[in-house]
Amino acid sequence: MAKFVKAKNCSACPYRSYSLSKLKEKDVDLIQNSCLIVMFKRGENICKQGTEVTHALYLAKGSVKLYIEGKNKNLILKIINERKYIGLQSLFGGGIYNYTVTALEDVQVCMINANIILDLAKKNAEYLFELTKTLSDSTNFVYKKIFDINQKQLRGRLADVLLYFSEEIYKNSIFELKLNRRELAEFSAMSMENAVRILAEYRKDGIIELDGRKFTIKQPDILRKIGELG
Amino acid sequence: MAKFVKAKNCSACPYRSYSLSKLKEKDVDLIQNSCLIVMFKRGENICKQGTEVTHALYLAKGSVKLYIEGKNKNLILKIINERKYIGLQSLFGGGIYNYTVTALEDVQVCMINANIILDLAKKNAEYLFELTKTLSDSTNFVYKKIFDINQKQLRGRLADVLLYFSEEIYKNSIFELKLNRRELAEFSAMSMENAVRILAEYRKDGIIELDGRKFTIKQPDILRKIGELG
DNA sequence: TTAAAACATTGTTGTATATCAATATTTTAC
DNA sequence: GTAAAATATTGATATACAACAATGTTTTAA
Repeated sequence: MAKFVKAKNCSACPYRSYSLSKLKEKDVDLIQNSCLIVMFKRGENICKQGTEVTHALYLAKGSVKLYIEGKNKNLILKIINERKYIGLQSLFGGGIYNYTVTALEDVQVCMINANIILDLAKKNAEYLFELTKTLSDSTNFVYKKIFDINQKQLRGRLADVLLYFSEEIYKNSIFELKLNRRELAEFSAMSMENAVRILAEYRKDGIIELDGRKFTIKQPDILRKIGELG
Repeated sequence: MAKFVKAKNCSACPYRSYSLSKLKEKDVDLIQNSCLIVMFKRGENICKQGTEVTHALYLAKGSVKLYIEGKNKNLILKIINERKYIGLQSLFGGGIYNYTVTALEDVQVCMINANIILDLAKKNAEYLFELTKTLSDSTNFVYKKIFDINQKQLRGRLADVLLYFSEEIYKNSIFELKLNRRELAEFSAMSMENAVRILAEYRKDGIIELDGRKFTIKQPDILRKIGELG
């Protein structure tokens, strides 16, 4: 298991959640007292599909993938970046994770006893409202994903994913992807071979440049067109 | 547009939401004063993909389909039954519907000004907690759906859908489906022709009996096996 | 009551995509 | 620094599925 330390000063933490601003000092202390900061290395599981939800998981630092494990292939639903809660719908919903979350690099995760967060949420509407907003946004994102999978074909899906990384995640036309080819494929809902093949097509057509995991988006408008056409 | 009447007595309404029990009387009155009960006929849209969220939508009576509209085909994500909110993630999230909701039969929908619900939610944690729970359950359901679409093939998906209707919705091995063949296909993420074909297979194999929209599940265990194998 | 429209069914064909296979390249570990 | 393992790439093959087409059946409407 990964290393961990006790949280010392959540209020002053540079990675603290915005939602903490909605809590009174004593409630932040309540969280802090229960909070363990756990360090995970790339590839380590932060939570596992099929297991019980015992803690609220807050990603303080780093990025992780949230994916559904299947028999032969996985489907990455989203990449979660620092200063975001992981899997609020499992905390408020079922009680069993129906997905696995794995570190894409070395990350710090704050683990807080689930009941402490749930109790605070039941008492503090402003705090819960913040959490519900992010939960809703996340649900909307997944709806969009489902749409893409169902309506678009390979080229359109991959184009969308590349634009997503460039514009939403790295906010740069040049970026060093944290995913390997298999993960990029699992995020685009296709086989790894086809992801590689289509990347090669885009490179030959001068739409992107490639150097391992370093991507350069040369013609975002063409990608956008491909994504729109499906 | 559909007929509507003003709400008269939400507290005593047989179709009232459980979440109302978390509100004070004056807050129920607030909702009631803003609430219009709108009657939709089968096929009428209750909300439309791409439009702005102006009201909270509560399905008092009847059942509706929530689906993503694509260029050529639609994907029904879920069937919502009476006494459930419709699309809370749009209320708390984006502000634009990224799906359309259409009546499957004659339905009654309570429309309440979005800000009234949002303001109540910001002030009343217990109330919001109820809403967040149902929102989370709904998100989990959609996650399961995405998994099915991505991992299973036609026969497995249709088997799952038939079991879902039998066991979750109608709670009976005999049921009269509210969906036509096209809608059944759109809920199972396949073409209408293939849905019909596979139904015929299942009928020939004695797994189900069919008479128009009247379904009889003869061998649920076989369906379960097919669903598990994919 | 009949025409028209919507819905349902079955067979055929084409294609997008996964899978298999072989090889190349990079990373890891001792 | 080399072997081994993981990752990436490219080509060939197989197939699940959508799309097309033709016909039958039920519902709607005048």
